Amino acid sequence: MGSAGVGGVGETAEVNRIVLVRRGDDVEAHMPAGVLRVPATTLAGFVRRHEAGPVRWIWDDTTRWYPQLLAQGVRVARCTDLRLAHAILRRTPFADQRLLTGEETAGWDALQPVTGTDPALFPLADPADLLDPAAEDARQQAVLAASPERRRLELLLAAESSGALVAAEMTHAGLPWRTDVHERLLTELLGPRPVAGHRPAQLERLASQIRGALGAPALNPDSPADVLRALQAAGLPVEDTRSWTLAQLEHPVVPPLLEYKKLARLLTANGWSWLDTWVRDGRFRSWFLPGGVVTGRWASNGGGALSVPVQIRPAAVADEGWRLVVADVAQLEPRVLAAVSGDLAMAEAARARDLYQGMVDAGTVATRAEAKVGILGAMYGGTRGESGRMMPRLTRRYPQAIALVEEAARAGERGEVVRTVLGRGSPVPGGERLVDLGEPPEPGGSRQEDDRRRRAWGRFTRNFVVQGTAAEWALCWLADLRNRLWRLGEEQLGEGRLEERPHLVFFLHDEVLVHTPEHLADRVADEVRSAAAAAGRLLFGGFPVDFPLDVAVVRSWADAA
DNA sequence: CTGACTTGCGCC
DNA sequence: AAAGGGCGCAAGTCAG
Repeated sequence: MGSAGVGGVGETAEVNRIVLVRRGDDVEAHMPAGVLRVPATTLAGFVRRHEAGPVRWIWDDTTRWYPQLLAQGVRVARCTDLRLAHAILRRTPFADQRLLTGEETAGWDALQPVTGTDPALFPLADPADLLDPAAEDARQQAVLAASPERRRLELLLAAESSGALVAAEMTHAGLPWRTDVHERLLTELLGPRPVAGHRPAQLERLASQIRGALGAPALNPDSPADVLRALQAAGLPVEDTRSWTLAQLEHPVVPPLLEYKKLARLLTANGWSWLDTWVRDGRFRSWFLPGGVVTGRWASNGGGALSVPVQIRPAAVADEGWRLVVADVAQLEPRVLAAVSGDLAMAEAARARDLYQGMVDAGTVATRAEAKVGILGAMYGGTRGESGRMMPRLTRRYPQAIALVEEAARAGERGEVVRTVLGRGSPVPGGERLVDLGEPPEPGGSRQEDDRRRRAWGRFTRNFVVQGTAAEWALCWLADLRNRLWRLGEEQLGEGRLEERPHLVFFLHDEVLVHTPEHLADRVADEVRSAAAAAGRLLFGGFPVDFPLDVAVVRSWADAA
C-alpha cells in the first residue's frame, strides 16, 4: 500500500500509459487505443484532460517536456522518464542487458538533460529526436517483466521519475529569495558594491594588511601560488594555502588572510553577480538533476544550489503570509546502514533521536564525538587515526552493519559491482564509462599505484551502498511528500496552480524546504513526517529503524536549526 | 585567444 | 575537528 505513495508502483491496467513523442511541430500520443496526433499548441490541454483520470506519461526526458507544461499551469501526477530509467537499467545487476540493448543504445546512453544554462539547442538538432521513445519503453518493459527483482526495480524507476517531476517543479517555483536582504548582508560584510574590476573596500583593506604582514607589496591574495610563495619567503613552513593549514600557523598574516579568504569566497560564489545571474522576480532558480551522481544523489546546475552557504540563508524568506517548512533527517546514512544490513543492535542505537548519543548510552563508545568519527569512518573507509581505532569496537558491537560495508569494499577492490537496496548498480571500475567517472586504468602503473587505486575504488563501493540507498530513501520521501502536498492543497484550497499550494522548493540529500501558506504550515509539517515514515516502510518493511526529522516552521531558512 | 587542469572551499 | 565518500563552482595557471 505504501508503494502508492511513490506513484504507481505495481500499478496494473487501471493506469493509462501514454507515450509522448515529438514529431516536428506535433506530438504523437501512443495510447492503448492507437496513436493520436496532437498539435504542440494544444498539448497542455490534452495532458490536463487526461490528468483527470489515472495516467502515466512516458517521455524521453522530463526536462524536455515538463517545464513547458508547468509554465502553462499543468501538473502531472506520474511519469516514466526513459532517460533516467535507461541509465538505471543499464547498470543494475537485475536486468538482462540483451533485452535492453539495440541500435539506439548509444543514443540513450549519451542523452543529457537540458537545463536553462545550456546553450539553446537548435530545434532540429536535439539528439533526443533521433530516438524512438515507444521502442525504448517496450524494451524497458520487457526488461522489467523478465527481472528477478521486478518490484524493486519498478519502485526505483517510479521514484526516480517522480524525482524528475519534483526537480522540474522546484525550478518552476523557485526558492523565495530576498535580494534586499542578501544585498544588505553583502554590504555589511564587504562594503558597497564596487565597480567592475575592483575589490570591495573591505577586501582591499585586508589585502593591504596581508601585503604589509608579508612584506610583499605586489601580492595578489587571490592567487594561491602567489600567496604560497610569499608565505614561504616569510619563513613559514607550508605546502599549501588552505585555511586549515593557515590556521595552524602563528603569524600576524594569518587573521587577515583567513578573513580575506572567507570574504573573497562569499564575493565570488554568492556575491552581487550571483544575485544578478540566479535571482529573478524574488526567486532563486537553479536546475536540479536527479540521478546526476552515480550513487543516485542529485546534482545541480546553476548557482551552486547544492551548496548554498549558511551565511546567505537569511535571504531565503517566505512570501508574505507564507512560511518555509524546513525538514531534515538526523543521521540518515547510519540509519540506512542499520536497516540495509538488518543490524538490530545498530537499529537500537538509532531508536534515540540522536543515533550517536544512542551509541554512547548503549555503552559502545565513550563520547558522541567518538561515535560520529567511528561511524563516518566505517561508511567512508577511514582507516587511519581515531576512526581506525574505533573499528574493532564497532565491529564487535554492530557485526552486521560493519560486515556489510566491509564486503562492499572488498567487492569493489575485486572490481565487482555493488548495488543499493533497490538495485542501482555501481559502475565497473574503468568500465564502459557510461558517464565520466573514476580513474581509467592506467597501463604501466606500479604495483603500489594499482593497490592504491583498488583501495580507493573499494572506498567508493563501500560508500556507494550506503549513500545510494540513502538517496533512494530520500527519493521515496520526496515522491510521497509531493503527492501529499498536492492532496493537502486540493483539500484546503481547492483548485489552484502548483505555486499557489504548499509546494517543494528545495531538496538537498536529506533536507527539504516546502513553501506553504502560513495557515497550512503545521499540516505540512505533519505530512513531511508521515512521508518519512512511509519511505522507511517502503524500503525496509517492518525493520525497526526510524527516521526522525527535525522540522521547523520559519520565515527564513536561517531560522531553522 | 581558448580550453583543460588545479586549487580551494561551500554543501551533504 | 581533519580524515574517509559524493558533488559544483570560480579564479588562477598553463599549454596549445
